[in-house]
This record gives sequence, C-alpha cells and structure tokens, in this order.
Amino acid sequence: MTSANQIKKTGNIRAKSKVKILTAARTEFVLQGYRGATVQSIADRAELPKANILYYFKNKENIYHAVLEHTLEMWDEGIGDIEANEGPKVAIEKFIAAKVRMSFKHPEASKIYAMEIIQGAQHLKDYARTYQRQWVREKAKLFQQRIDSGEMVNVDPVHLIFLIWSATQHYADFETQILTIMNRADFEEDDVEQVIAFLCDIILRGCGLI
Amino acid sequence: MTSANQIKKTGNIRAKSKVKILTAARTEFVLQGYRGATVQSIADRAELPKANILYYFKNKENIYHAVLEHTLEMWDEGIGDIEANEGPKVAIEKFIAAKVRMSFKHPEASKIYAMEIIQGAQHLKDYARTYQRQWVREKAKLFQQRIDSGEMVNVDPVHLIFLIWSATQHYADFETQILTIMNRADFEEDDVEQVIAFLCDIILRGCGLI
DNA sequence: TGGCCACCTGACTAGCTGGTTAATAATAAA
DNA sequence: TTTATTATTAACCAGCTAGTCAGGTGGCCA
Repeated sequence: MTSANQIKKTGNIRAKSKVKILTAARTEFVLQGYRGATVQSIADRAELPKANILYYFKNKENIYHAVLEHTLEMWDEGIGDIEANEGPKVAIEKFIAAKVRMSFKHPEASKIYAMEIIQGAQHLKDYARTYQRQWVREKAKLFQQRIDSGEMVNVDPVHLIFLIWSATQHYADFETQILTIMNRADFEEDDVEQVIAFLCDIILRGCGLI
Repeated sequence: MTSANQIKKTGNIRAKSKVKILTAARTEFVLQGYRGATVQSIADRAELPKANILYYFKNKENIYHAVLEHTLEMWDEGIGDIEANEGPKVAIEKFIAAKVRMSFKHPEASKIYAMEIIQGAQHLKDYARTYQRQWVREKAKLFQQRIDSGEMVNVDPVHLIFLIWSATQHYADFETQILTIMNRADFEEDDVEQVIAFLCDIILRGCGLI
C-alpha cells in the first residue's frame, strides 16, 4: 500500500465532487425521471452551483450515463454467479438471496434500471442484446440439464429466471406500494431474510426441489 | 335502448376528441415520462393543435390524472374477483390468468402504473392506502383460511399476492427486455397461454396445490 | 332570420431549460 | 517566487415550456 494519501494528491477533489453529483443525480432521476430531473435540481441537491455540475460532466446526458453505468456495475458485482457444478437448489437459493439483498440495499439502482427498461431501454439496448441475453441463455442451459437429469420438475428455465427476477426486483421497485399495503414506514433487517425464506420456499417447491 | 344516435347528438365530438387525446397522452407518458411528455408532443401524436388539447383538458396534470384514472378503472375491471367459496387452486389460476392477459393486452397501462409507483406514487397515495390495502388484506385472509384448513402449504399470503403480482406484471413492464432476451420482435397469441401455464404450474406446486 | 353555444386555433407570453463564456480563485509544479 | 493547471461561478443566451386569449367557425333551435 502506497498509503491512502497518495490518492488524495491529484484528482481527489474531482473524485469527491463527482460522487456528490452522481449521488444527487441518482435521487433526482428516480424521483423525477430523466426529463424531470433538471441540472439545477441536481445542483441544489448536491449543494453546488449549476455551472460546477457542468464543469465535471459535459452535459445532462453524460450525468445520466454515468449513473446508469454505476448501476449496472453494482448489479454485476452483487449478483454473483451461478456455478455449473452447484446443484439447482443451491443455485436458486443463492440467486434469490443475492437479488433480494440487492433490492433492499440499493432500491434506487433497481428503480433507475426499471424505469429505463419500461421506457424502452433506449440508453442500454446493446447491454440487453448482448450481455444479458447471453447471461440468461447460459443459466437457462444449466437449469435445463438438471431438468433432463430428472433433478428438477420440467419448467421452462427462461421463464423461471424471469420469475425470480421479477419477484425479487419487486421489493425495490414497488417499495412504496408494499410498505403502504403492509402499513409500515420502513423495511427492517428481518424483512430481508423473511422475503428470502418465503421466495426460496415457494419457488424451490414449485421446481420440485423440496 | 334509445339508440346510439342519441349519444351522438351532444358531447360526441367531445368524447371522441378526449379519447384521441388520452390515447396519445398515454403513449407519450410511457415513452417520455410525465415531464418529458410535452403538451405539444401529445398534440402532434393526436394530430390536433396544442390549443385544442388545452381546450378539453385545463392543463397537463389533468391529462395525466385522466390517463391514470382510466388505467385504474381498466385494472379493476380486468382483474375480476376472487370468490370466497372458490378453492384456492381455482382462485390462484383465475388471478394469474387475468393479470397475465391484462399485461399482454394493455402493457402501456401497466407501465404507467409502474412508473407512478416507482417514482413514489405521488399521484395516487390515497388509492394504495385505502382501496388497495383493503383488497390485499381481504384476499390474504381467504388464503389464510385455506392454509389453516390444511388445503394449502403454509406460505405468507400477502407475499404470495406480491409474488403473483410481480411475476405477471413483469411481462408488461419489462416487455422490451424480455423480447430482447427471447430474441423476438413481438409477442404472439401462444405466448400468453404459455406464460399462464408456466406460472400456474410453478406457483400452484409451490403452494402445495398440485 | 338571428341568437346561442360548443368548438377551434394562431399568436402570444412569462418563466424555465440546458448549456456557454469569460473572469477569477485555488492549488500544484518549477 | 513564478508559472501552469485545475477548480469555481456569476452572468448570459437561444430555444422550449405550459398556459392564455381573442377572434373566429359551424350547427341547432326559435
């Protein structure tokens, strides 16, 4: 380690400001949408003058892209991976747990992603087309092998992935609705594990793995 | 019937124009969000002058409210009802089928609703607080009775409703992503029934009803 | 015929939008 | 210290925004 101070030398103000701006921007984009979030509103939230925002990011679209990119990176890290040699039960459990924890920990990231897709995914068409399609196909193939070997009931693996995806993401995206229905102000630690247990229980049984 | 002509007499132009405007507005709000959809863009899509739009709806927010209201009405109608005397298997099947058909038939309605919730449901807080909370509790109670009587495995009924809700809605909201992953241009008739069959299969088994 | 009323719309405005610029300050390098 | 780079920000602008308004048109009933 060449010490943390060396990082401070150059580009430190830059890095700090950028983080401040991106944090403010993420919130604004979630609350108001792309068009509704103004550079001024981001500036106000970041407590910086508007011109300063545009000094670090050429324009509004660049800010949005940076937010989106950061979101996808986080998703990639958080989701972990399903290993080929794991049993389908463990694989599904790990997948559900990772996605639920992500949803509760970073609901804003999930929300931005969801809004982007709902509106037609104009900013990340290529991402879905290449990376994501391949990811789903790969994992679907692993599930199919377990079905063929009789370890799992015959369910469409692609739709199974969609099911897990939607059920887990729901707790982030529809946070507001769920809290209202459950008559709660906020989620608590217990809720996360309870949701994981519920989803694992019902989906594993649905796949004939319990 | 006093004949369809009588309806034509007055308020017919009004009704026709309003439908045209709301249809255009719904599309614009989905594609661009509330702020991104401009009165001008709605006017262009409806092929009417902007001032004409504002003749029928006082302002932009009124247009949005009308679109939202129409969406909720459609949801209410389409979702049907779960009867108390039905078995849980039939109830779940009917619920899944209704929601999936809605998702494929009116994805725009689902998308607008989803965006509204994601952004904090500022335009329909009361709706969720009163009507929806009650609906979920009522249905949850019915499921709980079936669990208590041993007809169903012990799963949290409220989360079960969330699961069905999210899994079905997903096909509308994430349409773009799903089509890309499945490498398709559009959904077909068969897809609807296939999704219904998949979801019923896995969820009913998950509830110990198969 | 003439009066009434729903319908229509071009032209306008005040305020906000993203983005630029140019002048200044702070910091680092020599 | 001097110089070069980076950071900061007030002032500005062209274009777009929602919404207004005044002056129409056309159909219907007395």
